[in-house]
Amino acid sequence: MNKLTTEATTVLRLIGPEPLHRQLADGLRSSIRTGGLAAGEPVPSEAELSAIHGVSRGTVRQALAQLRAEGLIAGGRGRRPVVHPGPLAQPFEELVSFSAWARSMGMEPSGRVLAFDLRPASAVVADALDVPAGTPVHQLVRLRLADGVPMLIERTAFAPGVGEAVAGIDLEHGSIYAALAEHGIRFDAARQAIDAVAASRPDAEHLGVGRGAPLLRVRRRSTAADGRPLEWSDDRYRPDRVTLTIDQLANRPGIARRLSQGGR
Amino acid sequence: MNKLTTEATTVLRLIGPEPLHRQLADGLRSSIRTGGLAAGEPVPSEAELSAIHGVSRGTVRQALAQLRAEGLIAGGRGRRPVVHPGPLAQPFEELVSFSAWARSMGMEPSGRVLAFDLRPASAVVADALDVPAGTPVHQLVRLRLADGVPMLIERTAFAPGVGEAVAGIDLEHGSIYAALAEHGIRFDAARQAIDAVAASRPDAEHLGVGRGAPLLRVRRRSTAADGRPLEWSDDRYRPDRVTLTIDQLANRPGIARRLSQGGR
DNA sequence: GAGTGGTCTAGACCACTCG
DNA sequence: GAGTGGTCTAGACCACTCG
Repeated sequence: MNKLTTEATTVLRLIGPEPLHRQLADGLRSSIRTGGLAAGEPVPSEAELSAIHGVSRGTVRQALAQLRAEGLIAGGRGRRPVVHPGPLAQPFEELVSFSAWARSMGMEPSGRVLAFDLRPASAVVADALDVPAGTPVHQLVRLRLADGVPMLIERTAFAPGVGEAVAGIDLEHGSIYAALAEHGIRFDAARQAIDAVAASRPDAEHLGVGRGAPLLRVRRRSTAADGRPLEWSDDRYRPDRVTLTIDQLANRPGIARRLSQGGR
Repeated sequence: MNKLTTEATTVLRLIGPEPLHRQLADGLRSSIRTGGLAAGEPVPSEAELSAIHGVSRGTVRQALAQLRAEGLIAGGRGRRPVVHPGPLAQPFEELVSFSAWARSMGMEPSGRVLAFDLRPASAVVADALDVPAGTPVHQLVRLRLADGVPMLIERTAFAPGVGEAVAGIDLEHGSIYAALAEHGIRFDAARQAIDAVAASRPDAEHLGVGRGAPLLRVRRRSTAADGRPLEWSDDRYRPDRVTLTIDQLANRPGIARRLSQGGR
């Protein structure tokens, strides 16, 4: 019996509607986040977890597989898995929501609305949102700041049904993502195309860089669980302020290189 | 019995040292790639796959879980899973190897070596490769072309033991990745930082863009299965030729925004 | 040699989807 | 109501790692 192990891993009360393997994964995940299980340390063995929580080994393996997929633990093959040293923290919310991201970095997010109105969808926007070209959709242009420092300019178009909900939000301070969640509108996935563009004159002025300076551009199409598009966004970052990072594992989806389509 | 299903899915000879679930996953994956299972079409049910190939349902589920993780199939919950409409093809090899990527796009890759020598590791390189600063390491600067068109400039530093193997390769035409694989050196994972930079004068000339034009920069640290660093690379793409794409799913690792570290 | 994770089986119950 | 995938159990054998 490993006393330390037993102490580091709180015995869970496995009840309620949540599947056992998810409860187990959630429990282990928070043990890792709060430091009960430190980076580099071994995770309790599958047999131990099975005995401690009174679930079968299959259930334990299901929970561990989830944590592996999230990059939180690594190892195996006769060896005990260890808590991954320096995993990338990347909750989905922090990808879609600038506000959530800035707060997670200990900064105060804000936004300066440059434009917000109902405009006919361009061909690109119409294609992304699955509406006929020319359909009036809510479109927002915002300068986003963290602790008062400009980080990016976002141009977002919202799908019908989403734009109306956005219209009621405090766009200078509130988080669109959080407000939409209250309306039951949840982001489930996003496809993003990343490249670089020169700053236009107005963008350069808002961001405080020289005209033509390189900006990191991320074009994102976010969808709901059923695949319906929710928003399309063109975000342009100051690359000296924000960098994107990705951990790519063999046989796991990651970044794909693409030939650029047409011009801009 | 579903005749179509049985035809679309070749019965596998499940033998040899490969685990059954991997053989099954490989078989289904190639059915999807070759069009035997078209996008949007339902995958045979777990019970059918189990009966057809004579394996337990657990094994079938393990294979399907892998394909799900790769983004090739989607769906579930009482519904049959379907072949994902328009999944991102992203074999790991095509991320690390420009040659493999170009060929997969139907283009002929080549490289123009601008420099290749043993040079003392800078602080950045030393940190990435886990060697003391100043250690001599093999460093390569190459212009990469597809069908003769310049796509990016790569600056790569190789870990001790890897650089020696690279020295024997035809760098103008061969694939470093493939050649290293023959030496038993396999890339397992990579961490990448993505931003944008202005083209320096020499880079601009090689790539055929104006000086100061925006380039998409990807800095990559590739590691072996045991975590040892293999290479560190700084790749700068013409963004009008190459774009990066990523599918991000909720609760799956993906892109993380980071505050930029120091200057360049 | 003891312990570990990787693999595989057989069986069970359930919520959900569909016609 | 029939079929589906989601979940869970109990048990087994193996290659691998470690001291």
